[in-house]
Amino acid sequence: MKLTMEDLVNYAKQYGFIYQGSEIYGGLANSWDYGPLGALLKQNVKNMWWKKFIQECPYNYGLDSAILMNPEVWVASGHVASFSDPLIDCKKCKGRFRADKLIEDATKGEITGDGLKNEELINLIKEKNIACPKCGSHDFTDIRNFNLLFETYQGVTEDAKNKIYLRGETAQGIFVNFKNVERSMRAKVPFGIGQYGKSFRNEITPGNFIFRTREFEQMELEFFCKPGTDLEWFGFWKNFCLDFLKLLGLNEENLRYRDHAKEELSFYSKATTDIEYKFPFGWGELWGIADRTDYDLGVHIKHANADLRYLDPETNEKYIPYVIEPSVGVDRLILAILSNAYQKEVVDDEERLVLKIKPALAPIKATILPLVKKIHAQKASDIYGSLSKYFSVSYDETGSIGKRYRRSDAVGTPFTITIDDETLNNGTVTVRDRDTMKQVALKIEEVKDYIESKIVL
RNA sequence: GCAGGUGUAGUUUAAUGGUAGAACUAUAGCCUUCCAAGCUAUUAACGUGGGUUCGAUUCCCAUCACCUGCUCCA
Repeated sequence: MKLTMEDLVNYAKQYGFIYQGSEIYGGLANSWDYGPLGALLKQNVKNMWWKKFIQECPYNYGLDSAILMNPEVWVASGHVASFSDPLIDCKKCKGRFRADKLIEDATKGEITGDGLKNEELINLIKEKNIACPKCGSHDFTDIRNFNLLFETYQGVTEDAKNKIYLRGETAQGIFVNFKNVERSMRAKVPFGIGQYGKSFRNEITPGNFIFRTREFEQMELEFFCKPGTDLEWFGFWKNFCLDFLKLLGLNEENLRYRDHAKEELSFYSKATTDIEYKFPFGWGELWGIADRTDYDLGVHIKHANADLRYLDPETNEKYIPYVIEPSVGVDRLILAILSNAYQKEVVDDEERLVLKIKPALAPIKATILPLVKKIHAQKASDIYGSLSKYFSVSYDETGSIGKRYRRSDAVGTPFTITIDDETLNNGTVTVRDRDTMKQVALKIEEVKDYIESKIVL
């Protein structure tokens, strides 16, 4: 069976993981909402990242910075400048060009489009009878300015002076707090600051379900180290991230590194490696690990006129730390986890839909099943009450016991707890494992520890 | 943004210029003491807006959304 994106979209909808955004209004392009189970899964993924990258990692600190920032941040970072290109399309061959470059190239540099308004650029193209370099036609669209950043306004009036941006990455919130964290946590380089949160990018072409959306969630670590040690740390984090993905249960054969070639590198980056995952639609970037050198702190030092240099306490030397940035999108990680875990198994000639997800990530850890509703429901609901204090459990008394097993398999619940006469007589329940389908009899009071021991990663 | 395709219950689908039939799912009841059993009942759909027409889910136009490809992704 080949899993398609359509299967995945339907599955996610049917079982309460992901719904189309604003669905009853006909939707909003590329917006998706996480349903009850999706929200739990997402929480688990983020918690796991936090646990491995912050809690268990002695170098790193957590942060939760604001989405709205002083717009100068984005001027300094280069986001405002690098994405105000005037773009123009050829209607014939669909080629896309920067209007100013088009004029420059066509006139062999005689006329530069720099600083001209869009109307002036359009007029020049008409005046000079500039043709499409690809197909030679003269049929262009209007010029559109393309900026990746979402704009909004702070304050009640839509005054241009109050124009601010929704953050295009969480990283800048970390850079502007570099000194704060260093001081208040008495942090010594090398150290990292990590956070997860929403970011917004006005992508030209989003798509592939939740793989690329305009609103998305990132988990980013900015790791500050001494210049010269950066490549070492770059390698360290590359391995660390890959190990993390394996720990989450992603199949190794669906993962690969892809190093960026020199000419592909961003202007600020010395080296970049993507960890790619083989999605149902093909290989796609999951995690970007970049050596950003001293670019980010450097531009903020200049632009904000703030001294963000680090004073090495041992050598008394001041330097701008280099930054290694492993940055991963939560939503595409969830897409990878779902497509990795979605399986149809044949058991005794019956097809079983089972989400083979790590118990630590499973939205629901256990579901409580009274074998016969009339007889066992009360006891079952007592057990539900006591276990729900510790982890998320669900309760299902509808339909045959087999049907209820299948329902819980389909959403990846690792354990089912069945309450029967034995439970009433001697206090034991049957705990059944999703993957092995093996059953064990446990005392009620042992169940919590048993499950907790299996959901730690 | 471009090109092509698709759009009927939650899902998969049938038929039709006279407002839709099913399967699975779901819910309730009967039955049932451990892997989608059975019986009964019930909820539930023509993406949206125009046009043509006496009448449109069906034909036409627009729009929205999704899929595939291209383009794009500091």
